[in-house]
Amino acid sequence: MAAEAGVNAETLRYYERRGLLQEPPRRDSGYRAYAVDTVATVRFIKEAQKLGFTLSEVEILLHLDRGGPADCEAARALATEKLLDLESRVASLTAMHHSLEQLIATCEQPLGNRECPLIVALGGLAEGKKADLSGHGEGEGS
Amino acid sequence: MAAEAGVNAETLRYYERRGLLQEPPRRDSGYRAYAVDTVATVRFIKEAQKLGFTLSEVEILLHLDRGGPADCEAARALATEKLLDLESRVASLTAMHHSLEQLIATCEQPLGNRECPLIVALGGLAEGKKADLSGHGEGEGS
DNA sequence: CTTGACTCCGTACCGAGGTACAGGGTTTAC
DNA sequence: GTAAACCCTGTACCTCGGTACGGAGTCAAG
Repeated sequence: MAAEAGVNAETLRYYERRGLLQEPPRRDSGYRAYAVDTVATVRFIKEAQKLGFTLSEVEILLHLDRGGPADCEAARALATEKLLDLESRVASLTAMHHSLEQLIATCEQPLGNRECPLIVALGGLAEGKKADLSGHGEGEGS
Repeated sequence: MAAEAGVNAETLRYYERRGLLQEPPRRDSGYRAYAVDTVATVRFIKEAQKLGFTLSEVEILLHLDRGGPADCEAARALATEKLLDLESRVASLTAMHHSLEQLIATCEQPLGNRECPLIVALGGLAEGKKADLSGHGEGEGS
C-alpha cells in the first residue's frame, strides 16, 4: 500500500500521527488494514504538497472535504491564498535571478589586481541600506 | 552593531559559531569589539541569502574572498550554479501556479449536489499516476 | 517448520536557520 | 552609587517533513 502510493511505510504512519489519515481498522494481528481509497488520499496529499500546500493546510483541506458547501468556499479561499503566495514567491525568485545575472556579469569586468568583482559587488549591494536603522526593519527589497 | 546590521545579537553569535564571522577581538571585559567592516560582512551575508545562497555557501564565498583569481573563478561557478537552481525553482513554481489556477477555475463549475469541485479535482489529479508502480519511483512530475 | 520479508511501536534524529532562556557581568546615564 | 540596559556563556528548543533504529511480532513461500 505504501509502495502503491509511492511513499514509505513510515510516512504513512507519520501522516496518521499527524491526523492526515485517520486510523485504519486493524487485522487481528494488529496490522493496519487500509481501505482501498486510502491510496487516493495519500496521492491527494502528495499532489497538494506539490501545489505548495503545507501538511497542515492539507489537513484542513481534508477536513473540509467532509463538510458542506460552506466548507467548499473555505477550500477555495485557501487555494486562492496559496495562489497569491505562489505569485509573490515567483516574483521574488525572479528578482533574485535578475540580480544574480547582473552580478555574474560583473565577472566579465576587468578584475583590478586582486579582488573578485562578484564578491565585491555583493558587498556593494548591501551598502545601499545604511540609512535603514530607523525601525527593526526586516526589509524586503526588490 | 547587531541593530545596525539589522539582525539579532544572537544571530551574530550564531554566525560566529558557524564560522561565518571570525571571532572578533575582545575588550578587557570580554565584550566583542567588532571591526567596523563587520557590519558590511553581515549585510553581505544577508544579501547573499536573499539571492538564494545557503549559509554554507556564503561561508565558502567568504573564504573565497580571501583567495586569488582562481578562487574568483570558483565564486563565479557557484553563482552560476545558483542561477540555474533559481531558474528551475521559478519554473516549478510557475507550473504550480498554473495548476492551481486551473484548479480554482473548477470551482466555477456547477457543483453537483454536495462535493467540492476543488477537492475532487485535486483527488482526480492523482489518478493519472496509477501505472507508476514499477520501481520505488520518487517521481518528479511536471 | 523455517526463513526472509514485511509490519508493529516508540523514540530519536536529520538539516536549516535561527530563537529563547537562565544566570551571571558590565557599562552608562542620572 | 545605583538602576536600567546592554553583553557574556552554554544549552535547549523551534518548525517542517519526514527518516532511522531497535526489538519484537507476523505473513507467505518453500
